[in-house]
Amino acid sequence: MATIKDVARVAGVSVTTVSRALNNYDDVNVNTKEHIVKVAKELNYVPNRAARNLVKKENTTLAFILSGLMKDGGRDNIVYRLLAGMYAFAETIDYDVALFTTDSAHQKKKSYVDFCLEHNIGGAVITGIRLDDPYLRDLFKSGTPCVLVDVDMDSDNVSSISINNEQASREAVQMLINHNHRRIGCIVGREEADVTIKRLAGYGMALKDNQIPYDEDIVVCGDFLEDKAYEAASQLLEQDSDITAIYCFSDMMALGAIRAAHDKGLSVPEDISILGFDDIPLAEYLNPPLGTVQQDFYEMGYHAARQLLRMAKDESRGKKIFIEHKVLARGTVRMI
Amino acid sequence: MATIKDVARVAGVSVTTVSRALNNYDDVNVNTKEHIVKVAKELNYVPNRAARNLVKKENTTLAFILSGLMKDGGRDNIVYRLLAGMYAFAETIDYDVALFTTDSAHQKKKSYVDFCLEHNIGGAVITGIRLDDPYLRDLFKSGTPCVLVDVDMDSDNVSSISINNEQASREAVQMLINHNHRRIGCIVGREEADVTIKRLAGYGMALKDNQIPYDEDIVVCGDFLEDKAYEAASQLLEQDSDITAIYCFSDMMALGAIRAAHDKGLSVPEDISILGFDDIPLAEYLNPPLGTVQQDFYEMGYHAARQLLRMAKDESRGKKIFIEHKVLARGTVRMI
DNA sequence: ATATTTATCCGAAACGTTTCGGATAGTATA
DNA sequence: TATACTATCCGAAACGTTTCGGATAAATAT
Repeated sequence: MATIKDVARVAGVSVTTVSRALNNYDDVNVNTKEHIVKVAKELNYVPNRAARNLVKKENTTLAFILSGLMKDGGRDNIVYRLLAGMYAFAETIDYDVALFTTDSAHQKKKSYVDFCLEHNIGGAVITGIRLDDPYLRDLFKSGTPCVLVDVDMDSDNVSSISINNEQASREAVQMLINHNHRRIGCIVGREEADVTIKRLAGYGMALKDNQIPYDEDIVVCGDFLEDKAYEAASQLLEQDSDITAIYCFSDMMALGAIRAAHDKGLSVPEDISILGFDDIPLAEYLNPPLGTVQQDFYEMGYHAARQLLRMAKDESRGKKIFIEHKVLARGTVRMI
Repeated sequence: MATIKDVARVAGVSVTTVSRALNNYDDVNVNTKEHIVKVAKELNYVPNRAARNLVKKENTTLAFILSGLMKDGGRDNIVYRLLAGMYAFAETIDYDVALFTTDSAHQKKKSYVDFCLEHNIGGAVITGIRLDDPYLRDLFKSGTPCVLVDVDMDSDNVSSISINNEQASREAVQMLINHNHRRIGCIVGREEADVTIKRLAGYGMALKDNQIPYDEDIVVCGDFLEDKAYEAASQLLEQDSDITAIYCFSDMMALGAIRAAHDKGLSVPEDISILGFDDIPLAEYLNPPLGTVQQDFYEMGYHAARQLLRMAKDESRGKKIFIEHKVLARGTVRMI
């Protein structure tokens, strides 16, 4: 493993000059530079990142902090797409991305704050962490640039990224109303989740836009879980036969709702329309394909990483970033 | 950001003693140790990983090298599960895992060999890389412990991990035969892929086991791509009306085959049985649920990482590791 | 009493970079 | 000719750890 010293020795120059040549400083003669580059190539020299990161203050690693990789078995693909997008950006600037999950089975000694300090992290994309998590404030205070996914918040060194959930939800429900649905059941996500609040607000606004009264009896909680949504939908279909559509705050919950409908002998969309949220890969393969609100998580990850870099370079302070969404009726939403 | 020097100063001992205390060496008095630990906690001290990795030879980072994160949009979830498993193991020993993809759109200057050198990688799990990739030999030669996913190979410092593809394929086809299928179309993956060769061998063996002649006319290539498989299946259904089942070497291809059947006005499994491979999350949500060969990619990732560590510690040399599989008929395979 | 072990600590070097503050020699300016 | 500038190079310190090879003093063995 060739080091910079080896290159210097073989090239007959100082370590300093090698470093400056390889980092494109302009105070090294073009001929010596060429020579150094040639020698470096011959020796298969690649600079050691640990050493580099040690001496430079700004580190070239971004953290992706999340609650757990295997939550839901990753079936919804959301975390994956966030990661892919984040990595795609990091790659363009030769940064690394380091994963950190908080929900390890074996009680973890380290918090993600320690993780960031230990790795001298340049910035962190955070998802699936509760806003009241005690460590979160510590992380914010540490000055590490942060981007929160799907949680509304902006202070000086923390940004947030998401679609405009309120608006998207409003459009989604309006779409159902345009299909002549009037009594629309709603299965919401975890109560405290920011997106739940936003989407519920959008649901309410769309109803109001169309002079449809809000009925809390047909708004139930599914906790973003398929099985919980199955229960919720079963209850909904049981108690209220006027419901013609069920709007779920996630596709995974929509899957539960569809199963509930089938188990009640109802067919989708003939007897009941179902609308999901997220557009997970599964959605379009379902038969009929699942109507949903499409979110581009890859894009979110990409822009989250980009924002991190900007904040690290002081080119931007914390801000809210919105990504485009799209309402798709597909096959599970029917005109009545 | 407190360093070890700060701790030493505050605790009134030398840097050496702090280091040895915190790393549980036994030549430091229990009282001083307690004191040091207390001071370290007070100062929120966490050791800097770059510095540590710099001085220790064995590095605490494992690489996950793959062709691309967004190939197929990651719909099949395979890469994700491998990563999750790998991370799960790495986490238990406080290792990091670093991603590296080879298919970046913008021509990448760095090879994964350089990546490993640069990061002083302790070992690499490799998937989706062609065995004839020129860099691969360089990586092997570099002495970095490697585990190849789904590629049969073992030399001294490279292991491989997979299910027993030949055996699994044989069982899968036997299952179809047990369902009284005799003329079984086969859509294989990329020709050079090791798993294609293995699964095709298994297909042949099962036929032979049951005195069914092998007919190359009903074995076509789908390149592991849904659309390519759609074409292949269409052709198969067109040219040979005796086929009662189509066996695909991946679930994504099975999706294409199902679509082809539907477009031909055939229903699954009444008119044609379809069997996939992998058990992607989608499979069980399909209607009817897709018969397939289940592979536990999470487990693969986990054991791959574990093997990496063993090789790094010289507790094991390169070897072949097999993971359990399971043949699932589910709804798309019908008894005739 | 002397010699040897043991428990506990520390100084300094090393890991592989980057970078600050010059140093040198040649060139242009006054 | 003396001065200032420019281009090119380099020595040494610094980043935050770990670890080798002692050093000291107390305890034990001879």
